Amino acid sequence: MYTRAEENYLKCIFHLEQEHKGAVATNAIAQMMSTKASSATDMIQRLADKELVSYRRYKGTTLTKSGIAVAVAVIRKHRLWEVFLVEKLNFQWDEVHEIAEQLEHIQSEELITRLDKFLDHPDYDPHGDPIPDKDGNIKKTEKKVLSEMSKSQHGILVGVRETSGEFLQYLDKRNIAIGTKIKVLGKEFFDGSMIIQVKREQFFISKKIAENLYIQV
Amino acid sequence: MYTRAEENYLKCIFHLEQEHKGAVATNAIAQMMSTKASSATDMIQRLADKELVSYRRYKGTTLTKSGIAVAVAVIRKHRLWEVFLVEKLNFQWDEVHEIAEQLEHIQSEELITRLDKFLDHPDYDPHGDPIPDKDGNIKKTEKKVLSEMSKSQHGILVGVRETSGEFLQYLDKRNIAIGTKIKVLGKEFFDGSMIIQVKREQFFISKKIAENLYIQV
DNA sequence: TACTATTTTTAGCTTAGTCTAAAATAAGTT
DNA sequence: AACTTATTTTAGACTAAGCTAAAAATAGTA
Ligand SMILES: [Mn+2]
Ligand SMILES: [Mn+2]
Ligand SMILES: [Mn+2]
Ligand SMILES: [Mn+2]
Repeated sequence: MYTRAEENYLKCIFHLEQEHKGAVATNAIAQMMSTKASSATDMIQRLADKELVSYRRYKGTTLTKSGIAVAVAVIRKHRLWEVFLVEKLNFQWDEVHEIAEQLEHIQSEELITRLDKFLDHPDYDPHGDPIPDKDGNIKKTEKKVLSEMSKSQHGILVGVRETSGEFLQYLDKRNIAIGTKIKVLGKEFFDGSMIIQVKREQFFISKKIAENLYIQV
Repeated sequence: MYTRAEENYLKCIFHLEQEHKGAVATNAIAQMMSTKASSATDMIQRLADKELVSYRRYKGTTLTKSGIAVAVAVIRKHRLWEVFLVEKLNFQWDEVHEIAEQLEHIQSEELITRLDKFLDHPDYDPHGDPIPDKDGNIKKTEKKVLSEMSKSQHGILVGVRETSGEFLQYLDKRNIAIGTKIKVLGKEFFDGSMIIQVKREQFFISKKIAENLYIQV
């Protein structure tokens, strides 16, 4: 099928396209892939040859139908493996990303079908991200970023934007997890910082933290 | 650490060294790796540079201490994953080899430690092969090849040499599995074929089959 | 508009791993 | 011992994927 590098690039382009809606800049891809723009251009051109992306020099890149299919299949595998690692092997949610990054490239339809069944067809991964189904459909959930909520609004945490270890450990330390109820007690206009209520406790959080928490109201 | 190709070559050399006791011929490696002798030579020389094998031109290859360590670690991972696939995901024993061939290269100490625990520290893989422990020790079991047994001797099947789908399916069809009791009812000197008793049934088997069944008497 | 800065692409080089064809060595046979 | 065959190694070429440095295109600004 496709190489590890091709799969990783396609996944990366998919995520960037979701975020910014529209053609993705070569630099953005290079940055997310931790590589140089020249390397990214090179790979983009190969992906274009294989009709996995459509690409016009200097104008940016978008995934084609088949590019999306590959990307979504990899994302499905990644998230299913993350569920396995947390649910079955008792990893913490901040420890699974690196390993899933490798496992997502294992080639076997049957393996994923059986893994999905073994895990009882989970809908979300440990970070609250939806798991695409076999046909690539992704459940769209209504959610907003905590930083966009206003005083006295409340909701439950349904996902995180960042998945770095540091960020997830920050949340662990404050007992904030997927499913936790969060209420905005105060919001500072100057820097976007907030005071929030989590269970019986109140915390001060910076705008940067608030921007990385997805809330369902 | 090491590349996929390096790991596969080391594993291959390990198996060949076990079988024939002594330096391994370049052609044997090339054949087992399904590649050309020139490619094998190339890789052997790279492995020698890294002191994973000791190699003298035209004389053959043997693993060094550190080469053995790498090979055994990969074999441990391969066999643990095979147990997972059969025990947890309900694969048949003839379906797991290909997938384990990929999974064995996932890099994470912690993952294997936890997988081993999750599987309740199995001693053998689905084909009866021993699983090396964390320190690389392999349990040596007393076993002989069925073809070397004589009339009226009996024992139980503890392993298979071949692990190809065709061979394992042949055994399935005759209800021969790890743990099955087998008795030699007759043996033909001319071609080494045998009549064996398995449960209530008797079978004719060729020498080639008998050579691939390991029996504990 | 013209100049400058940023982004993107091209050109050329590197490494891992493969191949074919040819050369070198070892083994087998009169 | 000399010749023939088989095995192994070398030489040279290829692809995927990366890099640096230079060129080209685009965007921003005076
Ligand atoms: Mn990956
Ligand atoms: Mn995730
Ligand atoms: Mn392998
Ligand atoms: Mn096995």
